[in-house]
Amino acid sequence: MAGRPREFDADGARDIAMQLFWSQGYDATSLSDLLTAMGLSKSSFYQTFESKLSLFELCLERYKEILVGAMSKGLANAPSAMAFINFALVDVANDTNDPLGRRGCLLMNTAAEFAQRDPEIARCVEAGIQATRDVFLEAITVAQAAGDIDSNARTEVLADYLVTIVSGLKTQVKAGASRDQVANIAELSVAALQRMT
Amino acid sequence: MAGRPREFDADGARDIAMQLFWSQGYDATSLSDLLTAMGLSKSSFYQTFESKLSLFELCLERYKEILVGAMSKGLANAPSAMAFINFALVDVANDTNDPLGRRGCLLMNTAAEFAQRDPEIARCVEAGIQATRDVFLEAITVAQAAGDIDSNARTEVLADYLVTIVSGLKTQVKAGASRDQVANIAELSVAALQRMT
DNA sequence: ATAATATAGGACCAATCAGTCCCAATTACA
DNA sequence: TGTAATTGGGACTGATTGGTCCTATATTAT
Repeated sequence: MAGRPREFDADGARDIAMQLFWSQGYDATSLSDLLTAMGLSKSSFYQTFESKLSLFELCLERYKEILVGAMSKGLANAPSAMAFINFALVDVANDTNDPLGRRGCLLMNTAAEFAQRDPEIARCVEAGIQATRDVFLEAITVAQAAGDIDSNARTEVLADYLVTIVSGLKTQVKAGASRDQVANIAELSVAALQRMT
Repeated sequence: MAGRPREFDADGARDIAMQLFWSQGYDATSLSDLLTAMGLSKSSFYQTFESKLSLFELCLERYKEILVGAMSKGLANAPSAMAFINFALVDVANDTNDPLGRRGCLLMNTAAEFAQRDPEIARCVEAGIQATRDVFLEAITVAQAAGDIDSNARTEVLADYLVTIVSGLKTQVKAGASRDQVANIAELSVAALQRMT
């Protein structure tokens, strides 16, 4: 029935593309860049991924999957929900170490570069952010139950607040903020969270 | 001595370019877009602005000037420093109304799109963010003196916190957050500020 | 053997990009 | 009347863009 099987790992190739898009953005990543990095001929590329744009959508989905997966796992393994929240924010300071960290978040980058032009992409970005928000939402719920955060505070708004902080911190990193600066802001934001009513 | 005088307003043309760059980003704004919007021939454009990139730098400087000017004026005219801070954050919710508001902040957009590639641009963006931070710094100092914010809190970190919040809020707006969402986060962030030590 | 698919590579496409150069006409000052 | 500068417009450049098509070869299952 079937012919010659695919010789390369499509998921692996997609992940390489994701890294490129993440580092350079969609427009700034040329087809030629992609082919070189993925190690594919034009034939294989178009046969498997259809177009640059549809590959990008795959990458966005994959990024979301990885990000939300890591967050969920982090929450599950953390000593407490509050510890997870604290880590999620303070850990952004580590992004200042290497250029790879300075890339920011693919979802936010895409929102900035792209979301206005393409409704399909916008929808995907929105869903991704929503998904990360949901992890924070659960963390806050647990932290409230544990007494680390005031139970009277509106859980949804707190979750949005955390997304805002993380996104703001990532932007600061991109804009050149120092490690200490980012760490201080993160710690202050967490401390504030514990005083909210 | 001199020849034929320039017929167009160079500053006005630059401001039009700034709006375009702001809406579309640097790469996505073609020379053709610029010429049409600015109403210039290629001759006049290159004679006056040298290149697309140097025009962009002019636009960044101008944007910074307008932004910092508006903030300083807002602080000076506000009933209190705390009122200014509150307005600066809550007002971001108004950006959700029209597509023009959804453009975010040119400095942050540039940091996301560009800062990694061009050190000259990166320097300019950094200086711009620093300048807005300085306005917040002064506002916080005054608010601390007025007793609206705890005097024991580290003023610099609080200023960085405000920059982070605003930048995060703007990103949320770009990513599709609703007016109420943004307003709620802003109010919560301000409330947090008043509880910090 | 045959059908079906994948492979690499290259030719080719129309469009776009930023930028340069030249032109003839225009408008100022000396 | 120089001369100096700006004007719009078009020709043109070399490079790059994403994408299609074709060829020849290779690999699988039936």
